[in-house]
Amino acid sequence: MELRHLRYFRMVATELHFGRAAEKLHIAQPPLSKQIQDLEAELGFELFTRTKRSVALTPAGQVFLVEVTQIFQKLDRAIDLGRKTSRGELGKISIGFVGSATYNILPVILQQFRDRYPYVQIELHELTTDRQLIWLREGRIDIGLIRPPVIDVYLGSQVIFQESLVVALPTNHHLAVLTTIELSSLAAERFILFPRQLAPGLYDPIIAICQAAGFSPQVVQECIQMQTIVSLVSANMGVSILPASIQEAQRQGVVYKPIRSGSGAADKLATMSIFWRLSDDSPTMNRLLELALENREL
Amino acid sequence: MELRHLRYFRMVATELHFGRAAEKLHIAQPPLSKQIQDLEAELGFELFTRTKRSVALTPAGQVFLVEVTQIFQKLDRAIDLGRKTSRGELGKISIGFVGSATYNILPVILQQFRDRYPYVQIELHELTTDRQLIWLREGRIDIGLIRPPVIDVYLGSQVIFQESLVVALPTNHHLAVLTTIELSSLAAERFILFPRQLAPGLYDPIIAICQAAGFSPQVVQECIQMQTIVSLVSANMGVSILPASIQEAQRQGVVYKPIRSGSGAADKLATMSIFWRLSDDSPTMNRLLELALENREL
DNA sequence: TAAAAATACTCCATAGGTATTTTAT
DNA sequence: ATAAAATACCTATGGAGTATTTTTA
Repeated sequence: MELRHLRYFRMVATELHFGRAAEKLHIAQPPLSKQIQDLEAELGFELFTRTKRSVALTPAGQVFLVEVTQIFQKLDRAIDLGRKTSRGELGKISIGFVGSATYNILPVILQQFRDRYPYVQIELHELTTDRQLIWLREGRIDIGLIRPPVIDVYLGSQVIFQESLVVALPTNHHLAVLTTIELSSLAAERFILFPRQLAPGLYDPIIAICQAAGFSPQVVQECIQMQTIVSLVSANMGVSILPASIQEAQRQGVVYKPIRSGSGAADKLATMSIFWRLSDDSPTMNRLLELALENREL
Repeated sequence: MELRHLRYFRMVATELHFGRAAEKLHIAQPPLSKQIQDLEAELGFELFTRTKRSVALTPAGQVFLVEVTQIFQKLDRAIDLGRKTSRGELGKISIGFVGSATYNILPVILQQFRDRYPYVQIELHELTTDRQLIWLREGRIDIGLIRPPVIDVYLGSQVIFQESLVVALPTNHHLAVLTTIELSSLAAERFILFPRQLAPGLYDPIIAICQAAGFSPQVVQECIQMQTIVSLVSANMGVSILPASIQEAQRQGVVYKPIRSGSGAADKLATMSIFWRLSDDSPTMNRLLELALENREL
């Protein structure tokens, strides 16, 4: 049995006239009669009662017609679903991100992706840099938002966001009255930072600009969450250096101050990159990647 | 697109190897490659990612595979439904019957039909003789259980049940002590019968045997329902002559007595026939007809 | 008698086969 | 070097066309 048989059957069933049906199918009447006969022989039951002068569906033919119609609808749907999936308009994507991405690039990308591809299911995982790399390789996530540098030959990456660093001070700190902070003036301060291994891409530049300003920061506390660092600063436990986008989440007891330009060159040092498997060419991943690159802020 | 393409696609999708898939399909590898290429061209999207050494489904291919598998399941089901319908194992049948059929042949037929064809939907309509004939012609019922004679060239009929007539008497009637009743002894009684036009096939034989016994019954009351006649007899309103199967529904205050053989020849006078449209050759109707004829009681 | 489906046959498009090439491991 | 898909080309099955017959309303 082939779809041809079913297409012909449907036409004869709607026309109830072999001649007209053949005409609409752009074939001659005898081959149509033959094909219907072949179909009936294969099915093992009669589809039509022919009386040389009139054609009618048998009860079995009526039942079969309903089913066949649904089959063609289902086939159309299958083609449409496949086409949409191939264009990345349908499917699933898993995105990993470091916590600090929630203050800048991530909301922008998610909003736009949802608008453009409303039928793609998005799965979000807040993960540390090292976990993201593992999950990416294992295929548990398709996209990672990580602060470089990262070296992995199986992964592709592109910088999508760069921002300056700012100093976070308790409101009552003696430097809080200034509009910009000279980095060297923080030499004697107690610092609250991330553990280096969880976010080397953010930790290392901070240490580097301090070194350039002539001191090594004294780290008194390490916190996994950026919000916790802010809390501790507000509690007068020390000061911190954070990406500028942390200012999106204002908090009582803390003020953020730009670092005086030139003092250690703190401009655009906090970098966010998008990572993906080079072997992955799935449409949804490619659509998200395209969108992320369109929204680059460097 | 033909089912061939979909069958081939399914095999390649499960084997993920053109050579092995071709082998299982009993065709050579090159034509298989060609057919899949043709399918992809028609669909407008890639089903597989081939790297000369390995074959994998694209996301679109995965989605399409799920749908195609369901299509084949639906096709199998369509064939099965058609086959069952052609055998009369599936479908619908509408049966009309006169009230008096509920005491004899109808329960037997329904029971057996339900057992044999459990998936056929049965629709029952208690209708008078004339309404059944109209509904039969209009196709609102497929089978009628009617007491003949009926003349209609578009309908076929077969006698399926014949029974004797009995006399229904109030328990305190002076003839109720006898085991059989001589019909002529009822000449002076008040009779309760059906209206003739609603059941001529039952009314006319009753009048006929009374005439043969030498009298014309005095009808004092006409009732549409047989149960109502029995009620009135029990209430001493008169006597009646009814089909023997009324005894199935025993009732206080009424006794049934056979008519003395030879006295007007009352044997097997109440006849039930099955009627159908001659133009109807639907499998369910034929199955029910077969079954009714198997259960003939003459 | 005419309309419509079925038969009988003929032809050619294309599914499928064979031989070979290409390419990635 | 080898396995596996693609390409090139050939063969033949069967789908479709034409002419004709059969049937019944």
